[in-house]
Amino acid sequence: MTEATRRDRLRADTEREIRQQARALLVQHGRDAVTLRAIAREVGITAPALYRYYDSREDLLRRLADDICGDLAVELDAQLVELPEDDVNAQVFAVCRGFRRWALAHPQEFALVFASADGAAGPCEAGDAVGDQFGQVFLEVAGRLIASHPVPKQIDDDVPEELHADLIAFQQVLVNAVNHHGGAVSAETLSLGAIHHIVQSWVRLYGHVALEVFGRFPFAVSNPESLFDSMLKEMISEIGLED
Amino acid sequence: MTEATRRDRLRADTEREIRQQARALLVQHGRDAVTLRAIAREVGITAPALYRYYDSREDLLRRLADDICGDLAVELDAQLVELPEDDVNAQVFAVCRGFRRWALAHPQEFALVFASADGAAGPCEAGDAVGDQFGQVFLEVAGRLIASHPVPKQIDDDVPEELHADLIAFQQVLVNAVNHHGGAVSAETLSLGAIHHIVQSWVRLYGHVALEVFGRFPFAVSNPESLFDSMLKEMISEIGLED
DNA sequence: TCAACTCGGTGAACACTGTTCACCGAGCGC
DNA sequence: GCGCTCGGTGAACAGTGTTCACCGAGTTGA
Repeated sequence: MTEATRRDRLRADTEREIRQQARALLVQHGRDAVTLRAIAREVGITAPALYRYYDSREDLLRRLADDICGDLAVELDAQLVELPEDDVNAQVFAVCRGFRRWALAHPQEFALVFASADGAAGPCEAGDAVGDQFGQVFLEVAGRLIASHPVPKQIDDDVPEELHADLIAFQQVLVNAVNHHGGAVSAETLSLGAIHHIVQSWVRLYGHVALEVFGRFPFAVSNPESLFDSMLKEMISEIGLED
Repeated sequence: MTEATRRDRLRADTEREIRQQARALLVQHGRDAVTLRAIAREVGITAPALYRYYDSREDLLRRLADDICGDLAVELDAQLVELPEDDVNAQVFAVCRGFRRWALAHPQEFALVFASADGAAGPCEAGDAVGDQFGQVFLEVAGRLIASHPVPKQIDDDVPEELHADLIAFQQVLVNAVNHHGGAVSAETLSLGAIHHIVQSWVRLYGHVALEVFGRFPFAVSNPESLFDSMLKEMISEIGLED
């Protein structure tokens, strides 16, 4: 089965350990501490050897960010499968709360993935700019939410013309995300107004989490969880989900 | 008048030029390019001399961030004074649009000030965590908005009990900010529900701007300005400002 | 006025960084 | 078994933040 040669296995092992140690350094001492020599020291090799695996430190950090996205997706997915399939409300809460909890527990990783200006997988790669795997989980829940809870057509009127093209593109992304995970939604069930609401929800979710992680609220928030939950409640009720 | 000794003036000049050159390096080549030797080279001195002005590179960057906040505040203020005093709606638009425009034009500075995980002036310094001066402008407009447009008491009910203490504290900050700039508001006119809305607005404003600067929208936004404006419109109408 | 002192600036040094290079030797395909 | 691939090495280079002893101009007090 493992048709890989011995050398291939060793290489895979080493690569895994490199990322693992790099991750540990990031978590414990921040981005600047993720230094080639430090990684090499932990792995038990020398710094130049790392260039057999990555083009540069920047390349290593980029792939590390992908790993982090993947793990976040796995974590959120794990919380998701324990919930009743049809309780979309609970699913939304779980993903949003899980995202916040993860960000607060891993601020360095959050900063690397969601607040790096280098535009690694930036706006150029249109599809799912935030790193494949995490995007999938998030999009899937969002898509399922709307599919299972068709919103009144009326709110489509609020969506300005100039956004229609973009939102239709995003609509397709959502449909693909849901279908990819076994669901079955057609584009028609996802009204433009609803999609607009999803985007707005991402703005608010991200905004709150980033502000909390970076400590940039305009006053001392002694109870951020309440603030977050009240925002979530408002978000969800705006979409018209509370039944 | 200038009671300062000759040496003091020279020192002030040098310090100004240090920050100026550091700023130029940040803008043109990013945070990592703001290196002590590079700054020193531009200024015409040697790197160790910088330690006569700053404790460390980190200290320099922190004060640079303060400068940036100040300049942003000045810029927003300049746009503000050209507007009719009583047109709060236009003022809100101006500040929000100005903030976005500034962030897009100065992504490196935005990242340094609003997305650094080091928590420089972080949650510890309660009052105005985001750097004195910019906070002032933002808070002032926000406070004036609410003061001039008292919102119905009813929405207070939506604010969960656990947040009351925090919001009351923020209420005081807002009142101070407005009064500091010549306005006159009492705490009573600023209902808790309204304050909650202000916080939510900051979450959305920051969320959109950061997502756009960092390219972390879940799809390619070809017309981000429209998206931003539609969010602004929704935000403002929620507060009940559109007359 | 002159000595004493403060303080901005210097060059050398230290330990570190990312990165490149020639080289070596084990694993591999033929 | 020959030759090649490829992971790993140590040395080297330019550059980093930071510390240190030192110097000399500016300031201050007697």
